Amino acid sequence: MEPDLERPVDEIAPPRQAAGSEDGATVPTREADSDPILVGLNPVQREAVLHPGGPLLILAGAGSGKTRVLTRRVAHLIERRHVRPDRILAVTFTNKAADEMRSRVESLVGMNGRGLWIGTFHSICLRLLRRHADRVGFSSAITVFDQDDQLALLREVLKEAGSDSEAPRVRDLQSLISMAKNKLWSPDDLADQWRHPDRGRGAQLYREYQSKLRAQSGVDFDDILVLATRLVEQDEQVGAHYASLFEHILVDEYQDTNHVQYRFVRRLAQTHQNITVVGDDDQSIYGWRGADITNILEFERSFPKAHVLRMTQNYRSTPAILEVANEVVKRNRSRLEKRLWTENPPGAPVCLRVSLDEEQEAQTILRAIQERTQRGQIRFGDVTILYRIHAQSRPFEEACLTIGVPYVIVGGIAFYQRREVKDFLAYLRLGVNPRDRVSFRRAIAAPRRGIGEVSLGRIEQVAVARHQGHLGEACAGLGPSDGLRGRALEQAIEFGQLVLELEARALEGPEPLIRRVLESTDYTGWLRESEPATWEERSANLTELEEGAARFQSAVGDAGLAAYLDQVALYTNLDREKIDGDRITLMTVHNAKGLEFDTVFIAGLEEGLFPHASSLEDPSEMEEERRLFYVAATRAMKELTLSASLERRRTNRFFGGGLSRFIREIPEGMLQVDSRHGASVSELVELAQRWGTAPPAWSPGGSWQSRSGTRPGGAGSSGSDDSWSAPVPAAGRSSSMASGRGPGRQEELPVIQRSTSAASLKGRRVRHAVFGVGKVEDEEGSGPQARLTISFPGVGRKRILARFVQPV
DNA sequence: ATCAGCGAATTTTTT
DNA sequence: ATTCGCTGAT
Repeated sequence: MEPDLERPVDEIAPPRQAAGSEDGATVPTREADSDPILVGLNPVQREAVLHPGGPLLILAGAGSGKTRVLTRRVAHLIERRHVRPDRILAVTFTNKAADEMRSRVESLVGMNGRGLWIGTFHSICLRLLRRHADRVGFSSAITVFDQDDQLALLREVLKEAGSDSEAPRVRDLQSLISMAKNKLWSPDDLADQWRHPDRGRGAQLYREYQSKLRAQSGVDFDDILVLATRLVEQDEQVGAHYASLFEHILVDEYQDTNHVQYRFVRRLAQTHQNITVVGDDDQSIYGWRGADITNILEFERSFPKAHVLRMTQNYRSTPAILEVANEVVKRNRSRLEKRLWTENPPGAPVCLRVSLDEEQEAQTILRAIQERTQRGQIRFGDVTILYRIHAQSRPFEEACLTIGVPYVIVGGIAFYQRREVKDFLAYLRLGVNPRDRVSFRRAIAAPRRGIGEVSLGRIEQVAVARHQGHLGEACAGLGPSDGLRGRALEQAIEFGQLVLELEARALEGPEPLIRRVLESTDYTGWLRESEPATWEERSANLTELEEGAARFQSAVGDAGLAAYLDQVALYTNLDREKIDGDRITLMTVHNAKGLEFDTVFIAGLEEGLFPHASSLEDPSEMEEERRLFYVAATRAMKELTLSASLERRRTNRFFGGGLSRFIREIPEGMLQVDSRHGASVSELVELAQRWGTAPPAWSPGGSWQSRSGTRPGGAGSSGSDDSWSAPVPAAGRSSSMASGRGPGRQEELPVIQRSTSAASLKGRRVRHAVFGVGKVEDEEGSGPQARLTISFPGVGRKRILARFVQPV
């Protein structure tokens, strides 16, 4: 499995064959114009590619060609400097980015790139863990627990800890544990170091979670990084091996790395110090996940002789787009001063559209897209609609269907997270790791086998007492004295035999086993009865799962079940989704990072939505929202449209946050307002000032938001790294552990004054800021949430929230 | 003991 | 819209 570990690395001769016909161009300079590796690069880019060695920080603004530089550098190392590809490690943030890089390197060096280590942190780390499982205290049966599995386990932990009204919510516990792991804290460390009244309890829950997880041979996403880092930092032999193996390390999106990831690459770069990182502090948008922006800000301190290059020329966007993006992001205080510039032609002005509600917003945008394509000005495939949260996708999806625009939604409910798919993966996981209790509980209940909580508990006891935790053996070997009777006993035994069979056949790979489970459980028949509405779609998903498994097997060969499960655990929908075909793309801004489109719409630019409500009170979170806007805007190559709705419906509540501050931060002259609503920018700004300063109607209550005032990087910490020091807002949010349910937040907020909202309006003339004066024809409901039907001369009939109009 | 059925509550972003 | 959790029927 690990041939390299045995031989001294230096002994491995570089089996280089002459690359191309260029003879000995080891010092590529003047030949650059004809050299495919250097052609078309500007001086800074070229310097980055040719950088001889030592730490290199490339500050690469949006659209400045960073992927290009990275891939060319890899190609250069292989072709000109004759570095063996398997001694180059390139780490990216998403699998998609990794695939992209691999194929671009391949197009430059062809088969000479074979053996390159390219992957996400998680996939690389998991690879190391599997190779050295024994050294980190695992048998080979490592099972990756995704977020759902993790939640299931945490619920168990909380339940066993007793139902205390002060108990943290599962999500809060989850982010607390994640925060701890990101700092490489054990439960004991948490108890010692976490400056929080509930640290003892938090530590105890963390400890229990961890022991349950380990008992099942499980690792969660954070563990993958933590354990791999511990492996290379603390296991002298393994650490030294990889540190000398990797002559060159390249890290993409460095601004999004967290502390653990930093420690991981720091160790691996220790021997050769040839580390190239590329990043842009303005595009750091994963602070909530523990990304530590100081990694990039302090790179020069971490790697003392670091060389720094700045790539500020943007090749992607028009000046108009860049200006808008810059106007917003430049208000951030903690950023490296920089200004992107471009030689691209001016292009169209950035557009602003304000709609009445989210349906109108979706329709206006889609009609605009439709028109433009019909005139042949754009292709669907060149368009994306970006939004802050997934929930915004629905009106767009509906509008696409009505108007007839082909679309693809990226992300959302990931394929591998669908219930039916997870059910099947649970069976497969048991085949690899029969101690996986979370999968066991899932699989044995799908289809229902008449085995409830009590029986499950007994089986688990039997497994521990008689079968070293092996749940399949436990089930198969159940006897009449184990507390299960009749049908439940029969079913459990049958289930156990199935698990044993899967285990025995694990090497056959996923596809035949999926089929086996399908037929032996009659899962589809069960679906048809229990889910008459959706069973067809769900079983289609299972067919797709089967096909995907078959593809995997033919692509990877006989890699077996474990490799397949790793792949599906770390490969999200995002990576699977191929953005091709002539369709528009709908996705969150986070999903759009690293992509570019001719035409971009940013939807839902309203206070409380974008910027999101959860960031309104925390300056550092607000800065992250601003960077998020920056990322969104800089996806656009030619055209950018900003869009907002005056109100939108969320679940059953109405929400009207007013125009996003980001829009208000852009000088009026830089925006062209869509004139069809007859409002000018200043009118809209006025609107925003009237409404936008008020908190959104559904501003979250204290129950699931931090209200304690603890804040990452806040004043509280004294000296050592013992409080919420790193920007780890995810954990900051968990403070409801201490504050309990905060005071009713909504009551504290200033009430939006609407003199009109209480009075009956029927028949009266009212003024609306966008539509002007109209007559009220009908009224539904009462109070500020009342909906009025108003007919506006020249506009038509509109249904509007009462609080948005004033009597004339 | 199990599970279907109902009402209530829940949504930021993801490897 | 979906999921969670409780309740009453089997």
